[in-house]
Amino acid sequence: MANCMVFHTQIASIMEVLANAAVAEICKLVDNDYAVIRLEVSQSQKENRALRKKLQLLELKVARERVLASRPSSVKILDRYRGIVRGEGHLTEGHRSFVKSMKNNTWIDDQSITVDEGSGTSTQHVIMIESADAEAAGPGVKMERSEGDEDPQHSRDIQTGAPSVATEDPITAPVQPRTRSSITEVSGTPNAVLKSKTDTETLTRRLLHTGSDHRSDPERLGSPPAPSSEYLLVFHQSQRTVHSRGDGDGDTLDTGGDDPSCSYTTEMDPGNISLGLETQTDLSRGDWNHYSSSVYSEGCLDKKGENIIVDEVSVKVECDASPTWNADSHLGDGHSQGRDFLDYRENLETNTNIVTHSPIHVFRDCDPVSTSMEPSDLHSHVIFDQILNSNDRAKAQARGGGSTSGNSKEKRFLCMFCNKGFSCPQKVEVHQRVHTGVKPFSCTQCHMRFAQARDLKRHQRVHTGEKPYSCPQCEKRFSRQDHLKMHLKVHTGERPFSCTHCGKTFSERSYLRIHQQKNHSTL
DNA sequence: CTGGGGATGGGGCCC
DNA sequence: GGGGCCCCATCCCCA
Repeated sequence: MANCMVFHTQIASIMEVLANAAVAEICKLVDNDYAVIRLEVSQSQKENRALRKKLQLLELKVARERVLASRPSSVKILDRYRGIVRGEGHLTEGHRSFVKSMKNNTWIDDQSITVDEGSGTSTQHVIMIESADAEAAGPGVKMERSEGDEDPQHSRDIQTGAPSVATEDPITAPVQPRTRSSITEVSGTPNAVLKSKTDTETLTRRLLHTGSDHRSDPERLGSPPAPSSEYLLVFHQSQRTVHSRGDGDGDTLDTGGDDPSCSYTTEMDPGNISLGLETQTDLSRGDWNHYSSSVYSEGCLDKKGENIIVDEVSVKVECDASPTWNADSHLGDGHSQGRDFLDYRENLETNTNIVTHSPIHVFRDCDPVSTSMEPSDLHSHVIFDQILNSNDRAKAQARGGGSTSGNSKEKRFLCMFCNKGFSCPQKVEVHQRVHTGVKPFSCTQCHMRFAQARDLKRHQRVHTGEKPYSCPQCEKRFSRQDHLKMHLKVHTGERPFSCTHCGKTFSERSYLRIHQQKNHSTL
């Protein structure tokens, strides 16, 4: 009996041990599962946040498209002006940008934003918004240097030609001198002059405010966009045109660049430029803003790689700027980049049949050549040298290719940057490399890169020493036919280019141009 | 020595 | 892909 009792006691203790062990095991399992669940919940929350951001960005896009559908705008970016300074006296300082609302003071009409910078060492900016009233105001409309000239490299002036009632009261809109940027806002009426140091947000607000006031006139505006949309549009415009990264200290504006759906990276230097598209974005009308902002910007630049994120916009322009320019008077030799944009906007507004070849295709199709990162300033310089080479744009337009209004039937594929028409998408792709700086063709023997395969092929003769074209008169040999043709003028004495001022003749047009610049620059 | 102009070579880009 | 033109930089010559 006693043994039986002992046996039962042992059984009970064993059972207790087993029960404890089972409980411990269960607790362990529960803890593990709980950790897993917590991890999953955390991940889900992250995903939710990311999706929320995406949703917000999509809403922004939609709103922007709505605005674009109702209000055309344009970006005018001027190239270096090397020629004679011809301009209005009050605009003779270095680097100016103009935001000009033309025609009836409404944002429905053309809004051209011109970024015009010069000499590379100074990055002063003037953004001017003018209206017809402002122009009519004459002397009353003046542009004043911003008081933020304590740092001339980051000053921005804004002149707006909006009616005085439309001009935001500086008191009601306190500025936030968060950056060294400064903005001078001058309304179209003589007695409404605003000056303020502000940051880009302030500029955005001011632009918005002006636009809203214009919009508030129902007679001028057929279908006013929603205020939120308005804000978005202006916001982007201001980003694109105002933000400047003079010394790489980054007057950048973060507007949701973390959106993974619309980011790409770019690497640019004089010889190495590639744009690797990470994602695809519909760059139809609405996304033009999106894209152009990124193309002409350096946004969200990291310390090392200058990754450009779409919607992250800060424009650095380094051009030899003409001190004067306005949207209505181009220089004689034509710097029409801005006009290109303007025309593009107008065309988008008026011609719904336009087939625009998205530059995304350019990015997607180009050979993504890995290149080394370059300093951001160099990036900026290069891309704007290439993008803003409006001499070429003007030249292109002079050749009759600028606008396709006349030949859009054959050239249905438009460059979204300059509105130039092409007969097939591939040609648009190649052409748009002019604007994007994409150079898929790299020389294997040097760092040079080219936008066109033919250019690379031609370049490689530099390395091979191949000179297939020989002069029949002097045995000189040339690598290029056009150089031979030019050389032949030495023998023929052909000097088809004559100076209209002194009658001196030259064998090349560039000689004549240089001659006129040196000797007849005041004419 | 200097500036203007010619010659040449290279890149950009349109046709 | 070739032709052609433009622009620019550089070197050189010469007045």
